Amino acid sequence: MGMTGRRERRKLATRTAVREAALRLALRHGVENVTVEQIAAEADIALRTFFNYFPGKEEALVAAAAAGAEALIAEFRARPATESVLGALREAVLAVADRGDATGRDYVRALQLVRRSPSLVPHQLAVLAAQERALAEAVAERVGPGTAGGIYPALCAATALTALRVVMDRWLERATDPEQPPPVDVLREDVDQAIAVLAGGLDRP
Amino acid sequence: MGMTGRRERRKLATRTAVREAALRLALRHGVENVTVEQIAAEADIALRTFFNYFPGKEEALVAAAAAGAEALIAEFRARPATESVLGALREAVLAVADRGDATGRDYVRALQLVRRSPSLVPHQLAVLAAQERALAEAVAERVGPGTAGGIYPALCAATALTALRVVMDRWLERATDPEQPPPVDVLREDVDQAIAVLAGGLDRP
DNA sequence: TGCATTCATGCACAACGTGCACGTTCGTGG
DNA sequence: CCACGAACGTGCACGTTGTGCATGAATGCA
Repeated sequence: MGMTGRRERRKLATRTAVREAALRLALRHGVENVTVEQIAAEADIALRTFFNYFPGKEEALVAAAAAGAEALIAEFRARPATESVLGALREAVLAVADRGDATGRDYVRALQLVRRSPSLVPHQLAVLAAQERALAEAVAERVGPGTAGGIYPALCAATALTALRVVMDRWLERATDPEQPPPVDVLREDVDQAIAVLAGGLDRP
Repeated sequence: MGMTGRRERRKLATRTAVREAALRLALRHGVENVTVEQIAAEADIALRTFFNYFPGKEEALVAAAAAGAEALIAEFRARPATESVLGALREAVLAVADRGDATGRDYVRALQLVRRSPSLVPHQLAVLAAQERALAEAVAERVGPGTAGGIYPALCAATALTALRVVMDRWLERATDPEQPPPVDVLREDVDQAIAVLAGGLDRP
């Protein structure tokens, strides 16, 4: 399956090269002013080859966000079973946002790019929707098989990721310098506040 | 502003004609096998004119869903202030789904179409994101100005619409006949269950 | 080394989307 | 009533997007 041949490594390298090239060009010139041909040239591949890796420009741009979301779910799965669902989610979020990893940095950069270009919002949300199923599965495993056919896993995964999106959006909105994101402490505060609302009951008289 | 001249009426009529033509053709031949040219022909307008009404094929298709979402928010605003936030939302959902209106029927039809064609998901979610802001504003008005800058209105609107999406998805999944949606009673049951989870607290040990 | 698979690329083509110009229709004030 | 300006529908040209097909090269395997 995940064999580490030369081919697999080259493919993965090309894929990340395309992703980074797209992100770099979009941040410099704006999403609308970048063509697929430019991205292909920056990544040093043929125009036709680009479409072997991504269905379109937007997908390449939100690929970084997708990688971040996958990392988030992996962290969530790794949390001990003693933590509650929302508690584990809290730690997973902060762990991904905190690490100075290249994945984490490009994750935040991609989210900033999406914020500034509304045409990317749909694709960003599509990525989130795709991750909902994976998170729902992880939640079902965590709370036990009793809730397999129930609505809770899907509902919890969907609402939690949505809440996370709202929180991240507010977090990036606070940025004074559009280049640098606000400190992680602010994010922790908002995450805790949102989780408190969800855990305490969403309804209001 | 909303003057009812002949021009305005003709524009609106053409717009709905295009929307219905697109929905009809997509339901019959599949989304991927329908071109903008065919839609324009079905609606009896020039190809160029189509783009004066919609930016693309997908937007025309999800326009029905957008109309349904707007109707939902209008119903929510019309609910008496004595009801709680989630309670008012429950009544609004059932009111829209229940009425045999052409708007309601095309709403459900459009959602079914989106379910079967993943390429529409991003555009459907874009519509949802646009309605989030409107619903957040309505929620802020309902719970009072005290929570204006807080996270609650945005969080509540986003999670509520997401939960509604999950519920509607499960509802349409239950359809034995892919043409006819399940009865509204089943929807009511799922809506109540989802609202109970959100109101009682989302966390689980 | 020989063979099959996979990949990158070029080419052709359909479809998408937009700017521009032109004629027509509608609303409005004289 | 009618003349004028604004909005609209349409055709045309052009750049961009995305895909199917053929081909040669690189790769992994026996």
